Amino acid sequence: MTTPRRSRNPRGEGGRLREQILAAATELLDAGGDERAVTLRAVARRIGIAPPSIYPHFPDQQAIVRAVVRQGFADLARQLRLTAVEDPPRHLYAVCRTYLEFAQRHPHRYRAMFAANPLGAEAMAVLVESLTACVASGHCASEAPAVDAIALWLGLHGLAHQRAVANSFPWPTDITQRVAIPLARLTPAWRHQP
Amino acid sequence: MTTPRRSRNPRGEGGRLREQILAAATELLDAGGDERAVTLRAVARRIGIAPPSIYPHFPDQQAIVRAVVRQGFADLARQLRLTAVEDPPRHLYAVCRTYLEFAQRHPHRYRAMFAANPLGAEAMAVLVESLTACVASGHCASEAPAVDAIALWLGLHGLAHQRAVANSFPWPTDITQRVAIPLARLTPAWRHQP
DNA sequence: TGTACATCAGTGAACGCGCGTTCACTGATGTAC
DNA sequence: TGTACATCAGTGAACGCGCGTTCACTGATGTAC
Repeated sequence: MTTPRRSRNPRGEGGRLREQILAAATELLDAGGDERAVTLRAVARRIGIAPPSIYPHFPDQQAIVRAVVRQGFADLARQLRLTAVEDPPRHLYAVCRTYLEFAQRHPHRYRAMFAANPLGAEAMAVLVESLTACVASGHCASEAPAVDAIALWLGLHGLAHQRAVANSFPWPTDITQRVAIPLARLTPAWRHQP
Repeated sequence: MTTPRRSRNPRGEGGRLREQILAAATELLDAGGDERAVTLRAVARRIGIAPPSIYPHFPDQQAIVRAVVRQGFADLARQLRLTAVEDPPRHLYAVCRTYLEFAQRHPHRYRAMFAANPLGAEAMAVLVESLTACVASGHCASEAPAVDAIALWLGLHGLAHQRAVANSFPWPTDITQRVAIPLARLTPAWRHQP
């Protein structure tokens, strides 16, 4: 119950508080594990402001969670885009691993993101493009990459979601391959590459 | 605000109330869509009893949700077991459809079930056995059915969960096949069966 | 150069709400003697 | 056959809690004249 010390933002930069609110909400979600943990009052407490101070920045509590989720989707898409691997099937596999790593690094955020939304269009586009490149290079048997990308994503999502939710499950060590390779319809030849 | 009419259970059959509580909680979950909707007071209201009347039957609110979830897993396993198809690959595919139908019929219950638990052992056993039969009949290329059953389940779960959560997604019409067939490693021959 | 004023970035107290949980109780029904 | 008693299946009022939201406000900082 120590009095929180926080100097107010300088004039014209009140918008900074918005970022602090978003950051605090993200931390609460990541730590508390539950969307219920992200209450207006908890966010205010964590920053050291009075609860009503949030209203100039967000209309209500749900808007905060929505903003956290939106930022999560943007982060995920950016990370998938960052994958810098030349060889098409390796690129695809690296994208899959990045996706799963994102979910494992932020399990609660991942759960909150997909609690009401499907994968965003930008992230899906990365999968479709990568799969299409695999088809072009002869490593993938897909006749409809846009559709198979959805199937692949569903497999990744099933794994990511269950890991985020029940980490005590005895996952096979090669579960990523078992899910990603068949769904991506990668040809066996790829397995024997270096 | 009409006074609820409910005659008390006859002597020795107070246990009936437990079933009513479970049923009411299930209805609230299915209707309200949210685990938060299953409050002690909401359950009591729906049955027409006083809130404290729940305590002889459940130690707290979470115990009610846990019981609903446990019953959900039992129902799912029973339905998967009921699949009566001879031909192994058709049996496997029918099991997958039954799984997805369960999730579509009770989306909120499905979400609550898998919000903290992986698939139960009984249901998983149905998948493993069916996959093993496919291997034996030469329709499946799996070298480790117990592991591939997990991969198959993850694909089904990814689809079931996303459908339960965001039903506006433009699912390809053949998404079930796109997910189930590659993950089950069914050989293409099956596709040309009648 | 001084000063009145507007604006900005918040504060503090209070509200009503539904919740889980407690406590002492009630009134019908069966049972022992 | 009657009656005192135990048991069962609940009830009703109350508690403290944290929550979202409202309202009128404060005090520093910039700006117009």
